[in-house]
Amino acid sequence: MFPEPRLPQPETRDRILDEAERLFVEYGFEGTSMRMITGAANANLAAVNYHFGSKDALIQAVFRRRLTALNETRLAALDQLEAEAGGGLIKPSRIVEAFFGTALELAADMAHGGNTFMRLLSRTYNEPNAFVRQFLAEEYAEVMDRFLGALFRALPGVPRHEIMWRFHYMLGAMSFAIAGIESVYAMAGMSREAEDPSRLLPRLMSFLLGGLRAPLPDFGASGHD
Amino acid sequence: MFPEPRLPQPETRDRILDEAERLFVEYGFEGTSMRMITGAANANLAAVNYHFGSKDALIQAVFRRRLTALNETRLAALDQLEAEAGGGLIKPSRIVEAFFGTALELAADMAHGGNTFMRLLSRTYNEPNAFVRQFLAEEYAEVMDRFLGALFRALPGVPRHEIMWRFHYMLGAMSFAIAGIESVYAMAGMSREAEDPSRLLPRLMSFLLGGLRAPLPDFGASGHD
DNA sequence: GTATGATTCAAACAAACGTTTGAATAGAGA
DNA sequence: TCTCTATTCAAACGTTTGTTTGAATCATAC
Repeated sequence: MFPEPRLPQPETRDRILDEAERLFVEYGFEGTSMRMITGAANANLAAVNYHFGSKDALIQAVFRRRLTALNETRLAALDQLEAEAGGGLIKPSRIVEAFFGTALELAADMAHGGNTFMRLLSRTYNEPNAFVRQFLAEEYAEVMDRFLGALFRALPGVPRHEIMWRFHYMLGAMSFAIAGIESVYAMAGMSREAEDPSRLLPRLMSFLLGGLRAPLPDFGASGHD
Repeated sequence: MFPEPRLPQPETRDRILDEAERLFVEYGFEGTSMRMITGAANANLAAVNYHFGSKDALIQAVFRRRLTALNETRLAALDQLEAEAGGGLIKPSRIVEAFFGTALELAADMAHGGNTFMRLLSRTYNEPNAFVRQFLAEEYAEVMDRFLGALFRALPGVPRHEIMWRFHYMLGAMSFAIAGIESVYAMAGMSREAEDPSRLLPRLMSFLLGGLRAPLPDFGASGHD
């Protein structure tokens, strides 16, 4: 395929990844052209195809660079929870915290691009592009499997359907929390003051746990599941 | 600008709107070309520019066709709530229901494209395209102002910051609820069985209210706002 | 120095994009 | 029948897209 560099590669590859990440957040995948990326990275237009092969491969590389580590951290946190419980019940709030806490920690990192990446990741859950959707589903498969399974075991009386939906809702709330509040609110009341990132986690977490603990919905008469 | 038709226009214009709406959901704005739209609508390539002026104007028309009515319904529901209360306190759950209930009713309409439109609208909250963002913010300005104001009055002890954030989280949960659950879950456990749309509302609502009523977060020492 | 392989570069590629044009068609009013 | 206006149509417009090419440049190994 590509010859592997014998020395710790020049920084071109990383500059491209950084700028692509930043531009993808601002303009989306299709709204960001190769020329915008290579221009911002002070690289030649052909550099992306040389280092990554194609634009799609670059998108994958942007995600893999940080998503793999994030999901490994999540799995490690869950491993520890289960080890501490030693077969006993785990508090659902701990599981939720293991999943969303790690993500929000990364989102709070303004210095090394963690915040930029999490904004990108949050917007991408609902990405229409079929290629990106499938790639993300594969990257998430194991983590989803493990965390949903843990929640099922931690909430033995609750229908799995309901747990999955509520986890899905929590993902949506987190996605919007990270994307920020300026999107639709043209209100004067909402100042543009920089939010303290350390407040993001406790604020979101209390909402998530409130939703998770809410009484199950009453569907009326019927009752399958 | 454009000469107004003297007769109840031929259906071309509406066919274009329908197909554009459907394709925008599936492929996004930039991923949907004029040729895809006019091809699906059995219209000539120039028809979009003739009837709407430009692709951007078509996007606006797709939203305006249904969003205006939705937001008017929301405002009417809030009007009625406030009239019934007659200056007294309104239960926050009623306000939340007035906002999200109307949206989920439209999302439950599978026959006349309401579901398609709500899926599109949900994905568009986080749209990177600057033009679409600003258009949506303007369309939402009044509704946000009214509903947030109502919530402020209904929750006099709660900091406005927190209310806005929780409303934002609720928007995220609704967005994901409407987008569906198949996005990231490659799990075998989640069957593809058609969900009963009537269950969507009570399921989401109990989650939203649980989150809204959750105890306020504890930020530790400091305490501005 | 000379050879070797990795990287950069300017230039060009075909394909797809949104938009415009001017003629053809249709239908209603006089 | 003739006229006028709304709509449709095929064709082309100029840009921009992602990708490819082949030579130039650079750094290391011998």
